[in-house]
Amino acid sequence: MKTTIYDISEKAGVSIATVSRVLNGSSKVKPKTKQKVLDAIQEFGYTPNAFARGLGLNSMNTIGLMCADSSDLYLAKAIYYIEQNLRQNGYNSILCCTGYDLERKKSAMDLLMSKRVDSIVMIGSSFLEASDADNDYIRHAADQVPVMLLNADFDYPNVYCTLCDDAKGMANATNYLIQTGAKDILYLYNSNTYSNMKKLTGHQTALLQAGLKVRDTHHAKYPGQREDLEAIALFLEQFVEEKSVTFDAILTSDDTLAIGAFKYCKRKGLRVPEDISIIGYNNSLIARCSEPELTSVDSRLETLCNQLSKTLIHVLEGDEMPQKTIFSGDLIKRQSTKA
Amino acid sequence: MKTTIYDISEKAGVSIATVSRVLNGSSKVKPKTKQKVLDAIQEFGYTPNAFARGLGLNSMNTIGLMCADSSDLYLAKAIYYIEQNLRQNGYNSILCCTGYDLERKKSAMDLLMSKRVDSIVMIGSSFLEASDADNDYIRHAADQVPVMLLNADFDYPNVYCTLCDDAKGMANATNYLIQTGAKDILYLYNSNTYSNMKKLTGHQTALLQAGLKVRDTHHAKYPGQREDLEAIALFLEQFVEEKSVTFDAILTSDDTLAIGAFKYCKRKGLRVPEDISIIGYNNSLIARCSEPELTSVDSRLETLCNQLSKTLIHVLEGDEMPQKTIFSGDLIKRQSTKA
DNA sequence: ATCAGTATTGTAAGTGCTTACAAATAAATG
DNA sequence: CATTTATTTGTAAGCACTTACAATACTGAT
Repeated sequence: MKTTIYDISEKAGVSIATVSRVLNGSSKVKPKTKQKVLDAIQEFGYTPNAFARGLGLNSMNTIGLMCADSSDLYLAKAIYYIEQNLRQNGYNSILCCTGYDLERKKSAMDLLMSKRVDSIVMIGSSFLEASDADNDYIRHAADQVPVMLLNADFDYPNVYCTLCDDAKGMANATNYLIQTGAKDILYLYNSNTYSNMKKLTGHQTALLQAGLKVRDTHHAKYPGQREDLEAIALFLEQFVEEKSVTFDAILTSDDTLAIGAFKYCKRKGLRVPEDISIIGYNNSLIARCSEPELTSVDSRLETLCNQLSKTLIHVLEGDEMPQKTIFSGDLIKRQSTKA
Repeated sequence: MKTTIYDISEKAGVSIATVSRVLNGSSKVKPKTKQKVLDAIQEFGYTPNAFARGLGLNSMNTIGLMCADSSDLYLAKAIYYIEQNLRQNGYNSILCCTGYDLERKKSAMDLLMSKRVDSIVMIGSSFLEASDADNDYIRHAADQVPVMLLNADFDYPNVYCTLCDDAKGMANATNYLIQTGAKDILYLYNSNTYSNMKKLTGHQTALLQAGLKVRDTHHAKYPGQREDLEAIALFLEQFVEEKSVTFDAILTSDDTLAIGAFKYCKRKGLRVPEDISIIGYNNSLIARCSEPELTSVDSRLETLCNQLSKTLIHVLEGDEMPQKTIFSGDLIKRQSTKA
């Protein structure tokens, strides 16, 4: 049997209340008795039981983190930043990976709520379902604890959103392509998450504002795995052939897609950026791995995560905070676009 | 106040024991009463309190995951695979990021032990300290629950290691370079983790077996951030100049370092692979992003993680399992090396 | 030494759940 | 229909802590 507070109290010759007091460090304990208790704890290698603790305190300063896929470059970074911020403020994190399936999201939420987390942080826009009724699980959570959304926009009391204005980010990228001489931009994206929809809108708005047409033939939705670069290139090849589109630039909703586009160009003997300009999104590590390096929209993830964490800490401390904080993305110009 | 099992029992007109029974689904409850209880649960939106549950059951089927940096490409993948495996077997995971500092590792361990996890999984070789006494915290944990190490080798009862034979992997890479004509290999690594030491040993052994010399001038230890590709290139430039080394191949302990080496070559006008062959390690996504694509040692992470998870599940079920499982890495040949 | 006042400790009642055991109810048997 | 047996339910004692409140031990001043 594991050692408990009773073993310690017996060994130290004090009551369990006193042991609990030195454990919590709250109320005053005479230095001498404190030392006796600490010695006993040391000797037994005692670790307090968080279950019992949580029961008594009804909170353990822990935050539930939900994310679809912790191995996604972008999400992994976000987890890292947020976890770090929270820990530095005395909160522990529990991470649940949910995949992209509603049932798994719900069950992860249940799990976290059962662990009586002080808040839920939902990392990534994939948590918002197209059918609004399906978002009830978020509302249900928000009825009990503050819910923080990263890169998603959701109106409900006690839900706080921190996001990058992806529409504007993508509009900037589009404008930059147009400025540097592009006439026909092929837009490549891969899923209908909330932020991908925003990006698409931003792109189209920019096209219209520049007096260009929005053409279905120039929107390619890649259905496969994002990390399968060859498959992306292959998909593009088929798409281009099938629709017989011509274009002088490729704009993508994600850096990996852009790298896939590189592979396509290479295969077709197209030079980047002389023949085709390419812009990615997220400015992740891989944007600096390609040759030429990839121009990309930086969605300022670290800033977003820091802000989200700060907001959360304040909310937990009872401060009034804005429910929506929006940053705008930076276009990082590299060599995959013309000067 | 949150709703409890008492509220449900009252609403459904049964005792709390019955509510607990339908919650656990274990013993038989008459369908009719079961339905009444479920209705009450539904109506109140009740979520059982995991603290109380854990106290009663003294376990909640959760596994503690420790990793230094969840945003590291390689570690993030490992977390993903392991979490998935465990969840599919009915275990939840709690992730703690520890950084590379001993005190943080210890406190993460304490946290997990206080949460009474059923096992600790330590992801990555950075958990083994050079001074053996510093590994006592691992022994202490192993005295209470099984401890699983990924990519590290540690002898102690109740500690199970699943690893890739990095020495052999690096030896293969070295041999391949030699076979394809390399005479002077520059070895670039960045930290003294356990597996990095193994890799270095493997490289040196292979050199000696091929009748080549092991030269200090050809071991470069990059001290900076691994993701700062420019800094890697700069470091190499200075290193080469300072030691005035000549070489026709670069072998690195990690893909990002290899990409840094690409940048260096580009800057110096050296062609890959005509002038310089480059081999990375881990075969991560970025190995396929560079141009030419990077030859890399695949440490078979997914296999390792699956095996680790399987071993863990069996151990938890009381089966006898081998304490050490070793795989060997595959060299994935791409275009950064000569044919 | 006595007493008020304060610092320190102990007692005992929660906290929300599980489960052994007892009690009650239902089903089966002669 | 009375018994026996099986099924379903309830009672109450944990589980390992926290903390309000009561009790005790000190402190210095009289």
